[in-house]
Amino acid sequence: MNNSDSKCPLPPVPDKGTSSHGLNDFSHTLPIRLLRARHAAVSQFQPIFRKYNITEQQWRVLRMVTSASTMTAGELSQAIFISMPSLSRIMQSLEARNLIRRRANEDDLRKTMVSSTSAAQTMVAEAAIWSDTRYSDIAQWFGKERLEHLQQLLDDLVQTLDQHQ
Amino acid sequence: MNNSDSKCPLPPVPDKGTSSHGLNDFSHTLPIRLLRARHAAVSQFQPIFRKYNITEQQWRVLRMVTSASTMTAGELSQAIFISMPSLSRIMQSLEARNLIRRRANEDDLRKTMVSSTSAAQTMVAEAAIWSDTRYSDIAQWFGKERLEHLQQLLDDLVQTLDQHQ
DNA sequence: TGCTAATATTTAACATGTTAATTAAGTTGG
DNA sequence: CCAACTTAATTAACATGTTAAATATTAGCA
Repeated sequence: MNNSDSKCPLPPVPDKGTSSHGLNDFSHTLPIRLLRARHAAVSQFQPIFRKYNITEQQWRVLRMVTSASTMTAGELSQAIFISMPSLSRIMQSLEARNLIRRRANEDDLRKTMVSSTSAAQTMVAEAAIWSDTRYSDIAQWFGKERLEHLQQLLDDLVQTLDQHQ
Repeated sequence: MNNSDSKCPLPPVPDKGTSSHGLNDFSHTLPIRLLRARHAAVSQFQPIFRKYNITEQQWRVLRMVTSASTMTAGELSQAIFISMPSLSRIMQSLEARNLIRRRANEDDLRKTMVSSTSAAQTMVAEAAIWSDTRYSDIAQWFGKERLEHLQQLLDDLVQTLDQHQ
Protein backbone atom coordinates (compact mmCIF):
# COMPACT_ATOMS: atom_id res chain seq x y z
CA MET A 1 0.00 0.00 0.00
CA ASN A 2 2.59 2.47 -0.93
CA ASN A 3 2.62 5.05 -3.61
CA SER A 4 1.15 2.70 -6.19
CA ASP A 5 -2.38 3.21 -5.02
CA SER A 6 -3.69 2.46 -8.46
CA LYS A 7 -5.08 5.73 -9.70
CA CYS A 8 -2.98 8.81 -9.91
CA PRO A 9 0.42 8.67 -11.52
CA LEU A 10 1.56 10.77 -8.63
CA PRO A 11 5.04 12.18 -8.35
CA PRO A 12 7.23 9.77 -6.46
CA VAL A 13 8.80 10.42 -3.14
CA PRO A 14 12.04 12.25 -3.84
CA ASP A 15 14.25 9.63 -2.32
CA LYS A 16 17.50 11.41 -3.04
CA GLY A 17 19.32 8.11 -2.94
CA THR A 18 19.93 7.00 0.57
CA SER A 19 17.19 4.67 1.65
CA SER A 20 16.41 3.48 5.13
CA HIS A 21 19.07 0.81 4.83
CA GLY A 22 21.70 3.50 4.97
CA LEU A 23 23.14 2.26 1.72
CA ASN A 24 22.25 3.69 -1.59
CA ASP A 25 19.90 1.45 -3.51
CA PHE A 26 20.38 3.00 -6.90
CA SER A 27 22.71 0.11 -7.60
CA HIS A 28 19.67 -2.17 -7.59
CA THR A 29 17.41 -0.73 -10.23
CA LEU A 30 15.56 -3.03 -12.57
CA PRO A 31 17.88 -2.47 -15.56
CA ILE A 32 20.96 -3.19 -13.46
CA ARG A 33 19.34 -6.28 -11.97
CA LEU A 34 18.54 -7.56 -15.46
CA LEU A 35 22.09 -6.82 -16.53
CA ARG A 36 23.56 -8.72 -13.58
CA ALA A 37 21.25 -11.66 -14.14
CA ARG A 38 22.10 -11.88 -17.81
CA HIS A 39 25.79 -11.65 -17.05
CA ALA A 40 25.53 -14.45 -14.50
CA ALA A 41 23.54 -16.62 -16.89
CA VAL A 42 25.84 -16.13 -19.84
CA SER A 43 28.87 -16.80 -17.65
CA GLN A 44 27.62 -20.34 -17.19
CA PHE A 45 28.20 -21.01 -20.87
CA GLN A 46 31.49 -19.18 -21.16
CA PRO A 47 33.63 -22.36 -21.15
CA ILE A 48 31.81 -23.50 -24.30
CA PHE A 49 32.42 -20.23 -26.09
CA ARG A 50 36.04 -20.28 -25.08
CA LYS A 51 36.48 -23.86 -26.19
CA TYR A 52 35.22 -23.10 -29.68
CA ASN A 53 36.71 -19.63 -29.80
CA ILE A 54 33.44 -17.85 -30.44
CA THR A 55 31.54 -15.09 -28.69
CA GLU A 56 28.13 -15.45 -27.14
CA GLN A 57 26.61 -13.50 -30.02
CA GLN A 58 28.30 -15.70 -32.60
CA TRP A 59 26.96 -18.73 -30.77
CA ARG A 60 23.45 -17.34 -30.97
CA VAL A 61 23.83 -16.87 -34.71
CA LEU A 62 25.31 -20.30 -35.31
CA ARG A 63 22.81 -22.17 -33.19
CA MET A 64 19.85 -20.37 -34.68
CA VAL A 65 20.98 -20.75 -38.28
CA THR A 66 21.79 -24.39 -37.70
CA SER A 67 18.43 -25.15 -36.13
CA ALA A 68 16.58 -23.46 -38.94
CA SER A 69 17.56 -24.74 -42.34
CA THR A 70 17.80 -21.30 -43.86
CA MET A 71 16.43 -17.89 -43.05
CA THR A 72 16.80 -14.26 -44.02
CA ALA A 73 19.14 -11.97 -42.17
CA GLY A 74 16.19 -9.96 -40.95
CA GLU A 75 14.44 -12.99 -39.51
CA LEU A 76 17.66 -14.01 -37.84
CA SER A 77 18.11 -10.56 -36.38
CA GLN A 78 14.67 -10.60 -34.81
CA ALA A 79 14.94 -14.16 -33.56
CA ILE A 80 18.18 -13.75 -31.63
CA PHE A 81 17.76 -10.08 -30.81
CA ILE A 82 20.86 -8.75 -32.52
CA SER A 83 20.54 -5.55 -34.51
CA MET A 84 21.12 -5.64 -38.24
CA PRO A 85 24.31 -3.58 -38.12
CA SER A 86 25.84 -5.90 -35.51
CA LEU A 87 24.57 -8.97 -37.29
CA SER A 88 26.07 -7.74 -40.52
CA ARG A 89 29.52 -7.60 -39.00
CA ILE A 90 29.14 -10.89 -37.17
CA MET A 91 28.09 -12.62 -40.39
CA GLN A 92 31.14 -11.25 -42.17
CA SER A 93 33.32 -12.79 -39.51
CA LEU A 94 31.54 -16.14 -39.50
CA GLU A 95 31.54 -16.32 -43.27
CA ALA A 96 35.28 -15.69 -43.30
CA ARG A 97 35.65 -18.64 -40.93
CA ASN A 98 33.52 -20.81 -43.21
CA LEU A 99 30.84 -21.30 -40.58
CA ILE A 100 27.96 -19.72 -42.50
CA ARG A 101 27.10 -18.90 -46.10
CA ARG A 102 25.11 -16.04 -47.54
CA ARG A 103 23.32 -15.87 -50.83
CA ALA A 104 20.70 -13.60 -52.29
CA ASN A 105 17.06 -14.58 -52.21
CA GLU A 106 16.06 -15.14 -55.82
CA ASP A 107 12.53 -13.87 -55.32
CA ASP A 108 13.68 -10.68 -53.63
CA LEU A 109 17.25 -9.67 -54.22
CA ARG A 110 17.19 -7.32 -51.25
CA LYS A 111 17.03 -10.27 -48.89
CA THR A 112 20.02 -12.34 -47.85
CA MET A 113 19.51 -16.01 -47.08
CA VAL A 114 21.78 -17.31 -44.33
CA SER A 115 22.68 -20.95 -43.83
CA SER A 116 25.25 -22.88 -41.82
CA THR A 117 28.07 -24.92 -43.29
CA SER A 118 28.58 -28.55 -42.38
CA ALA A 119 31.55 -27.48 -40.28
CA ALA A 120 29.27 -25.28 -38.22
CA GLN A 121 26.67 -28.02 -37.96
CA THR A 122 29.23 -30.41 -36.54
CA MET A 123 30.43 -27.82 -34.09
CA VAL A 124 26.97 -26.79 -32.96
CA ALA A 125 25.86 -30.38 -32.54
CA GLU A 126 28.79 -30.97 -30.22
CA ALA A 127 28.52 -27.71 -28.31
CA ALA A 128 24.75 -27.99 -27.95
CA ILE A 129 25.21 -31.03 -25.74
CA TRP A 130 27.21 -28.99 -23.27
CA SER A 131 24.87 -26.06 -23.60
CA ASP A 132 21.76 -28.11 -22.96
CA THR A 133 23.38 -29.77 -19.98
CA ARG A 134 24.31 -26.44 -18.53
CA TYR A 135 20.76 -25.23 -19.00
CA SER A 136 19.43 -28.27 -17.23
CA ASP A 137 21.86 -27.64 -14.39
CA ILE A 138 20.55 -24.12 -13.99
CA ALA A 139 16.97 -25.38 -13.96
CA GLN A 140 17.86 -27.92 -11.31
CA TRP A 141 19.78 -25.49 -9.11
CA PHE A 142 17.22 -22.75 -9.30
CA GLY A 143 14.14 -24.93 -9.50
CA LYS A 144 12.39 -25.79 -12.71
CA GLU A 145 9.15 -24.11 -11.71
CA ARG A 146 10.80 -20.96 -10.40
CA LEU A 147 12.80 -20.70 -13.60
CA GLU A 148 9.70 -21.04 -15.72
CA HIS A 149 7.97 -18.48 -13.56
CA LEU A 150 10.87 -16.08 -13.98
CA GLN A 151 10.81 -16.52 -17.73
CA GLN A 152 7.08 -15.92 -17.78
CA LEU A 153 7.49 -12.72 -15.78
CA LEU A 154 10.22 -11.55 -18.15
CA ASP A 155 8.00 -12.13 -21.16
CA ASP A 156 5.11 -10.39 -19.44
CA LEU A 157 7.30 -7.42 -18.59
CA VAL A 158 8.39 -7.05 -22.20
CA GLN A 159 4.79 -7.25 -23.35
CA THR A 160 3.66 -4.69 -20.78
CA LEU A 161 6.42 -2.25 -21.63
CA ASP A 162 5.92 -2.67 -25.37
CA GLN A 163 2.23 -1.91 -24.99
CA HIS A 164 2.98 1.35 -23.22
CA GLN A 165 5.62 2.42 -25.70
CA MET B 1 5.86 -8.39 -39.18
CA ASN B 2 3.61 -11.18 -37.97
CA ASN B 3 5.20 -12.00 -34.67
CA SER B 4 1.66 -12.51 -33.55
CA ASP B 5 2.16 -14.82 -30.61
CA SER B 6 1.50 -11.99 -28.25
CA LYS B 7 -0.76 -14.00 -25.99
CA CYS B 8 0.79 -17.41 -25.48
CA PRO B 9 4.48 -16.67 -25.44
CA LEU B 10 5.50 -20.05 -24.10
CA PRO B 11 5.01 -23.50 -25.44
CA PRO B 12 5.73 -26.00 -22.67
CA VAL B 13 9.41 -26.32 -21.93
CA PRO B 14 10.81 -29.46 -23.48
CA ASP B 15 12.66 -32.25 -21.73
CA LYS B 16 16.26 -31.88 -20.86
CA GLY B 17 17.60 -35.28 -21.84
CA THR B 18 18.04 -35.07 -25.56
CA SER B 19 18.71 -31.84 -27.33
CA SER B 20 15.10 -31.87 -28.43
CA HIS B 21 15.09 -28.29 -27.35
CA GLY B 22 12.40 -27.54 -29.86
CA LEU B 23 14.75 -25.67 -32.11
CA ASN B 24 11.94 -23.29 -32.78
CA ASP B 25 12.20 -21.79 -29.32
CA PHE B 26 15.91 -21.22 -29.30
CA SER B 27 15.03 -17.58 -29.70
CA HIS B 28 13.58 -17.72 -26.18
CA THR B 29 16.49 -18.83 -24.06
CA LEU B 30 17.01 -17.27 -20.68
CA PRO B 31 19.88 -14.98 -21.77
CA ILE B 32 17.88 -13.67 -24.71
CA ARG B 33 14.83 -13.15 -22.51
CA LEU B 34 16.91 -11.17 -20.04
CA LEU B 35 18.34 -9.15 -22.90
CA ARG B 36 14.91 -8.35 -24.30
CA ALA B 37 13.59 -7.40 -20.89
CA ARG B 38 16.50 -5.11 -20.18
CA HIS B 39 16.15 -3.51 -23.58
CA ALA B 40 12.46 -2.88 -23.01
CA ALA B 41 13.10 -1.45 -19.55
CA VAL B 42 15.89 0.86 -20.61
CA SER B 43 13.83 2.06 -23.56
CA GLN B 44 11.38 3.57 -21.12
CA PHE B 45 14.04 6.01 -19.98
CA GLN B 46 15.45 6.77 -23.40
CA PRO B 47 13.73 10.16 -23.73
CA ILE B 48 15.57 11.32 -20.62
CA PHE B 49 18.94 10.24 -21.95
CA ARG B 50 18.24 11.89 -25.24
CA LYS B 51 17.11 15.10 -23.62
CA TYR B 52 20.34 15.43 -21.69
CA ASN B 53 22.48 13.94 -24.43
CA ILE B 54 23.90 11.15 -22.33
CA THR B 55 23.96 7.38 -22.63
CA GLU B 56 22.35 5.00 -20.19
CA GLN B 57 25.77 4.08 -18.83
CA GLN B 58 26.69 7.72 -18.31
CA TRP B 59 23.40 8.21 -16.50
CA ARG B 60 24.22 5.35 -14.17
CA VAL B 61 27.56 6.93 -13.36
CA LEU B 62 26.15 10.40 -12.83
CA ARG B 63 23.24 9.31 -10.67
CA MET B 64 25.37 7.05 -8.53
CA VAL B 65 28.15 9.56 -8.01
CA THR B 66 25.64 12.29 -7.27
CA SER B 67 23.74 10.24 -4.71
CA ALA B 68 26.94 9.25 -2.97
CA SER B 69 29.06 12.22 -2.01
CA THR B 70 32.28 10.66 -3.20
CA MET B 71 33.54 7.16 -3.88
CA THR B 72 36.42 5.32 -5.47
CA ALA B 73 36.30 4.25 -9.09
CA GLY B 74 36.34 0.63 -7.98
CA GLU B 75 33.35 1.07 -5.71
CA LEU B 76 31.53 2.85 -8.49
CA SER B 77 32.33 0.09 -10.92
CA GLN B 78 30.86 -2.56 -8.64
CA ALA B 79 27.82 -0.53 -7.69
CA ILE B 80 26.61 0.17 -11.21
CA PHE B 81 28.02 -2.97 -12.83
CA ILE B 82 30.30 -1.34 -15.36
CA SER B 83 33.75 -2.84 -15.83
CA MET B 84 36.77 -0.76 -14.94
CA PRO B 85 37.97 -0.39 -18.54
CA SER B 86 34.59 0.89 -19.66
CA LEU B 87 34.23 3.07 -16.61
CA SER B 88 37.64 4.57 -17.24
CA ARG B 89 36.62 5.73 -20.69
CA ILE B 90 33.22 6.95 -19.53
CA MET B 91 34.82 8.98 -16.76
CA GLN B 92 37.18 10.59 -19.26
CA SER B 93 34.21 11.69 -21.30
CA LEU B 94 32.22 12.96 -18.32
CA GLU B 95 35.22 14.79 -16.91
CA ALA B 96 35.75 16.51 -20.26
CA ARG B 97 32.12 17.68 -20.07
CA ASN B 98 32.67 18.99 -16.55
CA LEU B 99 30.14 16.61 -15.04
CA ILE B 100 32.50 14.74 -12.73
CA ARG B 101 35.88 15.32 -11.11
CA ARG B 102 38.61 12.86 -10.26
CA ARG B 103 41.38 13.22 -7.69
CA ALA B 104 43.76 10.83 -6.07
CA ASN B 105 42.99 9.37 -2.66
CA GLU B 106 45.59 10.83 -0.33
CA ASP B 107 45.79 7.72 1.82
CA ASP B 108 46.25 5.41 -1.16
CA LEU B 109 47.46 6.98 -4.34
CA ARG B 110 46.33 4.00 -6.37
CA LYS B 111 42.70 4.88 -5.75
CA THR B 112 40.79 7.55 -7.65
CA MET B 113 38.06 9.46 -5.85
CA VAL B 114 35.13 10.39 -8.08
CA SER B 115 32.67 13.18 -7.37
CA SER B 116 30.01 15.06 -9.31
CA THR B 117 30.17 18.72 -10.20
CA SER B 118 27.38 21.12 -9.32
CA ALA B 119 26.39 21.14 -12.97
CA ALA B 120 25.86 17.39 -12.81
CA GLN B 121 23.97 17.67 -9.53
CA THR B 122 21.56 20.13 -11.08
CA MET B 123 21.08 17.95 -14.11
CA VAL B 124 20.59 14.75 -12.13
CA ALA B 125 18.12 16.39 -9.74
CA GLU B 126 16.03 17.42 -12.71
CA ALA B 127 16.31 14.18 -14.63
CA ALA B 128 15.70 12.06 -11.55
CA ILE B 129 12.18 13.41 -11.32
CA TRP B 130 11.40 12.04 -14.75
CA SER B 131 13.25 8.84 -14.06
CA ASP B 132 11.44 8.17 -10.80
CA THR B 133 8.11 8.90 -12.41
CA ARG B 134 8.85 6.48 -15.19
CA TYR B 135 9.79 3.84 -12.68
CA SER B 136 6.52 4.38 -10.83
CA ASP B 137 4.68 4.03 -14.11
CA ILE B 138 6.30 0.69 -14.74
CA ALA B 139 5.41 -0.51 -11.26
CA GLN B 140 1.85 0.55 -11.79
CA TRP B 141 1.52 -1.03 -15.23
CA PHE B 142 3.13 -4.29 -14.29
CA GLY B 143 1.94 -4.45 -10.71
CA LYS B 144 4.02 -3.44 -7.76
CA GLU B 145 4.02 -6.89 -6.21
CA ARG B 146 4.81 -8.68 -9.45
CA LEU B 147 7.66 -6.28 -10.08
CA GLU B 148 9.10 -6.87 -6.65
CA HIS B 149 8.72 -10.59 -7.14
CA LEU B 150 10.53 -10.39 -10.45
CA GLN B 151 13.36 -8.44 -8.88
CA GLN B 152 13.60 -10.95 -6.08
CA LEU B 153 13.80 -13.81 -8.56
CA LEU B 154 16.52 -12.00 -10.48
CA ASP B 155 18.57 -11.50 -7.33
CA ASP B 156 18.04 -15.13 -6.36
CA LEU B 157 19.12 -16.29 -9.79
CA VAL B 158 22.33 -14.30 -9.56
CA GLN B 159 23.02 -15.72 -6.14
CA THR B 160 22.33 -19.27 -7.27
CA LEU B 161 24.53 -18.97 -10.33
CA ASP B 162 27.34 -17.30 -8.42
CA GLN B 163 27.31 -20.10 -5.89
CA HIS B 164 27.75 -22.70 -8.60
CA GLN B 165 30.50 -20.81 -10.35
C1' DT C 1 66.23 -2.63 3.51
C1' DG C 2 64.97 -4.61 -0.63
C1' DC C 3 62.58 -8.02 -3.20
C1' DT C 4 58.17 -9.90 -4.42
C1' DA C 5 53.32 -10.17 -4.61
C1' DA C 6 48.97 -7.93 -4.54
C1' DT C 7 45.90 -3.99 -5.65
C1' DA C 8 43.78 0.01 -8.40
C1' DT C 9 43.57 2.01 -12.53
C1' DT C 10 44.61 2.74 -17.21
C1' DT C 11 45.64 1.43 -21.96
C1' DA C 12 45.35 -1.51 -26.04
C1' DA C 13 42.98 -4.38 -29.29
C1' DC C 14 39.09 -6.21 -30.90
C1' DA C 15 33.90 -7.39 -30.81
C1' DT C 16 29.43 -5.64 -30.17
C1' DG C 17 25.59 -1.89 -29.33
C1' DT C 18 23.44 2.19 -31.36
C1' DT C 19 22.02 5.77 -34.43
C1' DA C 20 22.14 7.77 -38.80
C1' DA C 21 23.36 7.68 -43.52
C1' DT C 22 23.92 4.92 -47.73
C1' DT C 23 23.02 1.54 -51.29
C1' DA C 24 20.23 -1.47 -53.78
C1' DA C 25 15.90 -3.54 -54.90
C1' DG C 26 11.06 -3.80 -54.65
C1' DT C 27 6.38 -1.35 -54.47
C1' DT C 28 2.99 2.00 -55.45
C1' DG C 29 0.22 5.41 -57.84
C1' DG C 30 -0.13 8.73 -61.39
C1' DC D 1 6.52 3.81 -67.72
C1' DC D 2 8.36 6.34 -64.19
C1' DA D 3 9.04 9.22 -60.06
C1' DA D 4 8.32 8.74 -55.13
C1' DC D 5 8.10 5.83 -51.43
C1' DT D 6 9.24 1.63 -48.85
C1' DT D 7 12.07 -2.17 -47.48
C1' DA D 8 16.56 -5.03 -46.61
C1' DA D 9 21.00 -4.85 -45.84
C1' DT D 10 25.32 -2.57 -45.35
C1' DT D 11 28.47 1.09 -43.95
C1' DA D 12 30.12 4.82 -40.96
C1' DA D 13 31.04 6.89 -36.57
C1' DC D 14 31.17 6.64 -32.00
C1' DA D 15 30.19 4.41 -27.26
C1' DT D 16 30.50 0.37 -24.63
C1' DG D 17 31.79 -4.78 -23.47
C1' DT D 18 35.71 -7.85 -22.82
C1' DT D 19 40.22 -9.74 -22.19
C1' DA D 20 44.94 -9.11 -21.61
C1' DA D 21 48.83 -6.30 -20.79
C1' DA D 22 50.96 -2.17 -18.81
C1' DT D 23 51.61 1.28 -14.85
C1' DA D 24 51.82 2.85 -10.55
C1' DT D 25 51.34 2.18 -5.76
C1' DT D 26 50.98 -0.40 -1.64
C1' DA D 27 51.58 -4.48 1.36
C1' DG D 28 54.18 -8.49 3.04
C1' DC D 29 58.01 -10.49 4.42
C1' DA D 30 62.78 -12.57 4.45
